[in-house]
Amino acid sequence: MDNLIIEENFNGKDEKSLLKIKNAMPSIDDLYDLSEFFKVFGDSTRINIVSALLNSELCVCDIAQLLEMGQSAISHQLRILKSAGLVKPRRDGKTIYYSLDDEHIKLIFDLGLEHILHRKGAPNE
Amino acid sequence: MDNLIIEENFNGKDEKSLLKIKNAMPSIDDLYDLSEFFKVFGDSTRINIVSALLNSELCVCDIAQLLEMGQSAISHQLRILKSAGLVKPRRDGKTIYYSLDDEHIKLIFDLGLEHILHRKGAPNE
DNA sequence: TGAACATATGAATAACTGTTCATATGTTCA
DNA sequence: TGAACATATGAACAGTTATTCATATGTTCA
Repeated sequence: MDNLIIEENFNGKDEKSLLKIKNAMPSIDDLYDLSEFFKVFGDSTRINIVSALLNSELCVCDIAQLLEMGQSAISHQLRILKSAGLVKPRRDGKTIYYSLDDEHIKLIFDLGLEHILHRKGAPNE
Repeated sequence: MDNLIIEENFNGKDEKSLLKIKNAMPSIDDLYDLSEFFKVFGDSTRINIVSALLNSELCVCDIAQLLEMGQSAISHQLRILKSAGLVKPRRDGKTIYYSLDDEHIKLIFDLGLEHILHRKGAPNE
């Protein structure tokens, strides 16, 4: 079809085998969304926020005080977490409390933590 | 101790409660490592590579052909994946085959995929 | 040994991202 | 209503990152 950037293979698998693998993969769009989803976890501030919210809802100023960061920075990050579907807000008067939005979140967090702690015990390189 | 950037709380939880929450959280270092770990998943190219390797090992040029990207770009990303402990290389003559390094990886990948597919079915905003 | 191939790597660049600052929005209560 | 508080938001800046290009390293085989 198109041989624009595609580099030819002399060794490695033949084109038919590669096509088979490609067809078994999730769609380009889903993989993109997946990377965007993980990207949200891939920031120190945001993972701290998620960690803080694992056991209790918290308001913005509590999170800011907990992480010793400015209110604005936390608010910006909460917006990203919210639009990614990781947290949801609940208004109570002036205060807005945030909590985790999905039970998947804790599972993924714990699995990742388990991985890095396991790796820390026996580092590879 | 230090009241440099810390913003005072009038509403929200008292300092003792916040300290309790803080003590229940993983260490700063572990959370940083965790965010760095997730950051590796948070790139479209790398998540594509991981996805391609879920069922079979592949050499660099196979991956490049599969993703229709340059060999150099793939190689750079494989280095990141390798030093994060996600993939490991196996040399066979000129060719170097990469495969997933840890059974956690597939679990985390699948859990994330499940999340975004579930979310896609019933989007929140 | 040297040609051909597979992969790795360093430098450069363009695009992206997180924090800060200033300020706006929204709520409560006297 | 207006002061005080809680949160959100836009612009700007600094730091980071992914890709490309050129080239180096390492392997095979004639």
